[in-house]
Amino acid sequence: MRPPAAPKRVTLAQVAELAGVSVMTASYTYNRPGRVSEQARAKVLAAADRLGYAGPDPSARSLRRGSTRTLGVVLGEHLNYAFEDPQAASFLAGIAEVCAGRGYGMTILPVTGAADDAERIRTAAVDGFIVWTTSDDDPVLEAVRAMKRPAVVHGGPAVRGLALVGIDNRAAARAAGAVAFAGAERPAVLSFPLSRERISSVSSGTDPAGVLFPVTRERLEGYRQAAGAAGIAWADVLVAVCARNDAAEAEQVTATLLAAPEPPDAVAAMSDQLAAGVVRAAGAAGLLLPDDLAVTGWDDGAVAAELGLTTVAQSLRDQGTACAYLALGEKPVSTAAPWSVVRRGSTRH
Amino acid sequence: MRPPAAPKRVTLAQVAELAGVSVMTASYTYNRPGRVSEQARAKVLAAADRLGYAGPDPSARSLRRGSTRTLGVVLGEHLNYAFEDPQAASFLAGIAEVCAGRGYGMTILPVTGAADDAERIRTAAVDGFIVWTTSDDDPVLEAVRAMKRPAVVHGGPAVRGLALVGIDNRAAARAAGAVAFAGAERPAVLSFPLSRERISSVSSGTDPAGVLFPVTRERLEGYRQAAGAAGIAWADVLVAVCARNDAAEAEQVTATLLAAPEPPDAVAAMSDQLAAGVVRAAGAAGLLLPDDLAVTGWDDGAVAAELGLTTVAQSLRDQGTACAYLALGEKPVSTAAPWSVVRRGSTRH
DNA sequence: CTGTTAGCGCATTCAA
DNA sequence: TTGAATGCGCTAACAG
Repeated sequence: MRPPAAPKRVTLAQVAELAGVSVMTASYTYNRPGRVSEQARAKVLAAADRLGYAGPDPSARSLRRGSTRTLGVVLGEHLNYAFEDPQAASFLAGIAEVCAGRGYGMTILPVTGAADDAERIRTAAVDGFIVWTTSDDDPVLEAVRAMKRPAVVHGGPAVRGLALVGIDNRAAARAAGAVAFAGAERPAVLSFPLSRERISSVSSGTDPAGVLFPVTRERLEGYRQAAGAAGIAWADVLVAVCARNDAAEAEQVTATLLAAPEPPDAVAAMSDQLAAGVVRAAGAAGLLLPDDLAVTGWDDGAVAAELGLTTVAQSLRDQGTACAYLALGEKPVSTAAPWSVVRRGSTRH
Repeated sequence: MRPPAAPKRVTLAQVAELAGVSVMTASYTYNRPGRVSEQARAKVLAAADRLGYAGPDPSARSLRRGSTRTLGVVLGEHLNYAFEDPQAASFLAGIAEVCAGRGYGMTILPVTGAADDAERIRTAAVDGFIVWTTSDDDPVLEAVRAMKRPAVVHGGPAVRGLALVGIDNRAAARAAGAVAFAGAERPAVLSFPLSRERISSVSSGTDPAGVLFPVTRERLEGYRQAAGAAGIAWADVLVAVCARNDAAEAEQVTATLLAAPEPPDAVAAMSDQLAAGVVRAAGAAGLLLPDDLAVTGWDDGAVAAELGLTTVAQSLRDQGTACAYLALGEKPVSTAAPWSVVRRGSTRH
């Protein structure tokens, strides 16, 4: 069963005929109002109104001008996660702002990991692509590149032919880790998933090189460097993986860690959400921050300020706008986004 | 400055020529692979590969077949709010699921309240529209109707010619209010904004009829009926409006209410987020739930379960899928969505 | 200010 | 299984 046909369209030609003008005058009425006399304009609009003409057909228009005036945003994994992640929300809002200002649309291209992902990219009627951070081996990246349109990846991986927008995650993790691990003896990392399978796990001495998500990998590398600089062997650092970026799961995972014989005394978390879970678990265990347990988050969202979290500040919204400019084929202010460590009471001084 | 021209497109005709076949054989290779011989297919794909042909042009295809295979989702107010609202996220995920299954795209149409909103609707290359709940007087509704495509409004307002999906907010508020206000003497309502201006305020005996957002209006009406049934005059019921659907603001507003000489002993909130703020304010004031203060939320999100909130359960995700089916021109399972009151420890028994 | 011409790239006919 | 013709609805480019 095919999709129901669109209702019989009224065409510009019909409007023009009823108005007693040429098709071009009708077209100008919609596209270059200044070039049409007041009377002609009135006649065209009256005719359009009588016929119920809703304006030029977008597809025909796109074909004719060779541009759809729409940007495509590729969101991987489950859309649930994508939309529920407050940082992704800010990012999308940044894109939407630019689109709205330019009169552009914004098409969400959900990627499920199934075989038809590439197909969905190929059939997308968009002028440019923005890819939300994904894994090194995601075939969608090649599909996007094959479209030969302006395209940008947020976060990573870096792909030849595609622009890249994001912060230096390694440097930021190194800096945040330095604060988190200062004076600690048994630091731990609360990490995003290490593989597409999103498996929760706890291990130590985790080799970052095996991680396919570049953002996660670089942050692990940064934390490792920070541990080394603090005189702590990476092999002694626990890495606990949360399948979801979710305070509840982080709380549970942290509670388990804290119940161990030698519980961690510092946790560097890859998001404020995860850090919030750590804070809650610490409270439940009767620990005092930062002396019993130091905690750092990531993103400097509203939660971080509320909880007094030391965290990595970055603006996903600004990164979204930068991506949008690149996807429009314009030069953005910069592709290396700024970041900083915001120190609050959750870490030792 | 015009948008940068798309890169010179390789056309199907060029591919066909290089492959030594007709244009139609090339077209069939992409659209009806079964109708093309293995050799012809191979020749076409080889030629496409050599030329870097990325597949049929989506705009041309849409024009030809009269369908864009894309749904438009109209999101009002600030996109920040839209994306940050977890319920909106579920709703979008529900739509995205259906779109992904059908091979459809999903275009976000941000509506800013400016004059060009209608224009953005008119130029959207979509087969159907889904409008996220808005105010009675939103001009976007008329713009959508004028497109004469399948269209559905979520939540409200009801518009002739557009389908409507949502729960019976009045009945649900009456039921939730009955539980919230049971045994209470000074009930209050924590409400969404009453006007587009999103002004925070506290008043009593607020006339629901003046509220332009149908969802908010109907909930107020339901709460009023519940108050009446509990023997409490509506004029004695405080209605506190939060500008944002945000626990932090709700906490602050509630703290103010609780500091009054005759503080409320029951609060019916229009979302779990707002209710969470109430719970926090109550905790800070040293009040015990439900005896000192009864609280109800709305949506039965993760927060509600965590906090033991009595709340109105509904599935925004299912409502999203229902909207998607309607916008595709298919009949959904139902347009009147189910709801129920989930009783937990935050209300009196 | 208005009109004529031409064709964007493709897929639905219909014929071979 | 393949191909030729046709036009989807519109607007750039150029006359008048």
